[in-house]
Amino acid sequence: MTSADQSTPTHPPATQSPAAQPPAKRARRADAERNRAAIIEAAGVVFAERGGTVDVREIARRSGVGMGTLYRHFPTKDDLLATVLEREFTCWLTTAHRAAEATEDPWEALTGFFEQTLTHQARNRALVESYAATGAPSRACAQYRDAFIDELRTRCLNAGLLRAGVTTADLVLLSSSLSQVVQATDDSHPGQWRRLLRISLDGLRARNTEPLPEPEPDPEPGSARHADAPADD
Amino acid sequence: MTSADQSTPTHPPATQSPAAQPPAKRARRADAERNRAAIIEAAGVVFAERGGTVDVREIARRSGVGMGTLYRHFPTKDDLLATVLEREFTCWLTTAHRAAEATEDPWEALTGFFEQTLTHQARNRALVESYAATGAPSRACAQYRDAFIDELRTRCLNAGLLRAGVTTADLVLLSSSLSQVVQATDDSHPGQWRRLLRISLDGLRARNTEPLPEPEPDPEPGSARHADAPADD
Amino acid sequence: MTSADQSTPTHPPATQSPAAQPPAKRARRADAERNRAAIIEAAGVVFAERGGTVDVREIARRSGVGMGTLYRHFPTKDDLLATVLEREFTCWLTTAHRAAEATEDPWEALTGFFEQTLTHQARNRALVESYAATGAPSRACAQYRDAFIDELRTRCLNAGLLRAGVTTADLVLLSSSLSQVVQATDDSHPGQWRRLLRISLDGLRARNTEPLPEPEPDPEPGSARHADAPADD
Amino acid sequence: MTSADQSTPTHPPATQSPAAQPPAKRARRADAERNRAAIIEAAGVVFAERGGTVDVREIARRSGVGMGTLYRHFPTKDDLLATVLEREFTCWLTTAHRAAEATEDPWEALTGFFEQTLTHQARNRALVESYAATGAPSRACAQYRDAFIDELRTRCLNAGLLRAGVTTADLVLLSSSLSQVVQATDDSHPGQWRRLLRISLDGLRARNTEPLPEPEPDPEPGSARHADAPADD
DNA sequence: CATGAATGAGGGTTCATTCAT
DNA sequence: AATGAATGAACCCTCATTCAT
Repeated sequence: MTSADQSTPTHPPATQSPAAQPPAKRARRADAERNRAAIIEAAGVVFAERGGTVDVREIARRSGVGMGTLYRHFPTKDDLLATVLEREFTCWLTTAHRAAEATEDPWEALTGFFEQTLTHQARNRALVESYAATGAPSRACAQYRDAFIDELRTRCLNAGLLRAGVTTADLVLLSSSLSQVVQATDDSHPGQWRRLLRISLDGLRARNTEPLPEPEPDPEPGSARHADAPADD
Repeated sequence: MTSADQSTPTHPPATQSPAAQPPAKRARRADAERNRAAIIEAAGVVFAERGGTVDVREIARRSGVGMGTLYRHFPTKDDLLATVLEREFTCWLTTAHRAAEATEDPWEALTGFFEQTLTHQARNRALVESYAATGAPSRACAQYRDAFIDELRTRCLNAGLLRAGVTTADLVLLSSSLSQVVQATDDSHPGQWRRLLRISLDGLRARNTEPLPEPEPDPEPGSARHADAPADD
Repeated sequence: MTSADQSTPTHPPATQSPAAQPPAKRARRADAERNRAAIIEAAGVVFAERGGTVDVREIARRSGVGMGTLYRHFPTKDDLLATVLEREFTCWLTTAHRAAEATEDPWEALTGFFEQTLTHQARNRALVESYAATGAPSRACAQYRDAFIDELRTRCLNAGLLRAGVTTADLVLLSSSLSQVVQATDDSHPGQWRRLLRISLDGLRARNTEPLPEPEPDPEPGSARHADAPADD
Repeated sequence: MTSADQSTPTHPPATQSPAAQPPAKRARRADAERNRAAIIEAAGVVFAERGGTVDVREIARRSGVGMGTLYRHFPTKDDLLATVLEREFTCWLTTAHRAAEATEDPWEALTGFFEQTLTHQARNRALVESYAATGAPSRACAQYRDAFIDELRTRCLNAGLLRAGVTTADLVLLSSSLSQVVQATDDSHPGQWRRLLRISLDGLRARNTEPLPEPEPDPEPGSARHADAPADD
């Protein structure tokens, strides 16, 4: 990363305004908000279980609301999916971020991040689909994640623990790739992914001094589908 | 078991009588076989390009056969997909196997396997989907692959190049994981997966002496979805 | 099953004689064509009765075909509607054209055209909707109609029967306008439109010598929604 | 008149007492009346712009009231539409009536009526739709209009300017017919309808002495959808 | 009474699979 | 055996109307 802008990770948008609620205007709002929450909750479960292709009716049914209500809150199935994913993504990142900041040892923070990610996101089909398709549910999410991972990377690098030349993009890719492995195998071979994680992390250690292959220049810089590394060294 | 006919698809028909058809039965057979081949060929291309969700019509169109013919040969879209994948999987494994046997250096054989896999197979959307979903198109394929990879593993191990405790399943998982990375990123960031491959391979080197986490016992031994490690030490 | 090769080949191959089997290719085609005709027929009735907004399912039901069949023949409801309208429009125009050519007296040809149009097209809701919306079901239809009407116009003009300055567009507009009147009133007041027709036609007679108001120039020449007059006088 | 409360409570309460509402009933009433007016106003605009098929939400939005309020005042979308149309119809007729009474020349009064109608009302999509569909928004409206038009007709007739045998119904139909023409063409060919109007009016002049076709007797006297001519000779 | 969230019956369209020719 | 037309259950989404607050 260029030394100029040591961007602190963008904080996730405040999900709800926890301020006091004037009853007059909020009376209905509370009910609607409950419905909205129910939809997101149900959609989260259903999308996680069955992926992004589930019937919208299934979500409506599980939410306990009608189709119209669902479409009032989310004008499109994709909007709902995006909202759910962004939420879960952000929630997870926030947690991970806090955990990392609470961890003294840089390497432990890095491994802890992977551990938590893979433990937490493993079963979410839609989330992993989103990883595979676009790298993250949204550009903002990707940026938040990249900033956070870059933080972890820098800490490890400064502590002389991380292999030289490892980019943020490498770490992002690694986490997304392992997520898919967890998704695919944790039912039949629970925990086996931990071995792969260990192997990869050991490959990331500073004792590996061989230079990594230079990435070729991107063919279409505008259509980047995965998080770009912040152009470091 | 999904595979109905265990008969190897590598059967070369070699019908040398194109001129006269006294044996009408043979003629039909040859025609049918040609259709079947055309379907598999077209399906291979289409599935690779667009994944397992393409419209069956597209396959029929590109095969030059009607829907009925397609469904005569493959009672289900999934059957066709399985057949195609099995074929491509087998073909790829055979090539990789030969290449590995022709390579002296065990480590080079291992890395060559990964290189070849990721270069040639990872662009096949349906194949990667299958890899992610079930580990292999069929049990037989999985066994073939496991045996081959175990061979590579053993060679490296005997040569003292491979990290102690690395199982065949670990390597299988790694290849599947990297395949997905290639699939997801090679368009936008061509070649970047090579960095991840290098990192992982370095984590597999014998100089990494930390023990890998023991895999937990499988929860449901009957529903194994990914290749089991051949119970190595 | 591949073991089905016991089946007796009922036909000799004979795929090289294209002359002998006209029905081979047409056999299915005839059936499909019958279905297509049934769909057009049913759609014609339903669109005429209830306008262009009817449920596609209703058309499928009345055609005696499934939804898929309908959509195989017409990729869109609008395509079906357009086809039906174009057909009816053309059919009507052809008939009117012939009738006009068979009529000696130019004025009688003109009035006959209006009579026939209004008698024939009166009840067709979709057709009249199309008049109101775009002037004609398609550009080609409009051109055909304009050419035909221009013929009538010229004949009357040359015979000194038509008011000076009357354009083709005037006549087109008149017919479309009267169509809507018929549509709206013929149920409750059958035949009353004939009085209006007579009045309008009398206003078209050559004895009316007052000049007609000049049309303002079109605001957007590209977005003409109604047939342009062929730039006469 | 079907309109229930013709007596508009012109009470200007101007509720300036936000703290206490002693005249709760009056205040409510005034508020409700204001809402009702806002709805009618907004609906008028929206229906005119987009026709009778607009989403009710759009009307509620532009009225600044909620759906519930809208449906409290008008139990059905059609009720609202009818109310709006009746209002606009009446308003237009009143204006036209006054203008006609202020015009000395009978023929000028007649043509002025058409001019005004087509210039001002024909842009109202819902109004023209209603004109085409049922002749008028309500029986009462139709009667008012018929009476007015009959007045015009009689004046012209008495002055020897109007063609013999022209009925009120003929004139009504003519105005409806031309309204649709304006609606359909004035965007693309502004003013062209004036030519058609002139033609029709010339056909109405007394110099046309040919008798008009006798109207057939109504088939269903109970279901008359268009204004009957007031049994004029 | 006002509000606007909730409802759910359709509406247009797709596609894996079957069936008549 | 081959063909491709036919099938119809789903799918995503809209909107007139109702109802809890």
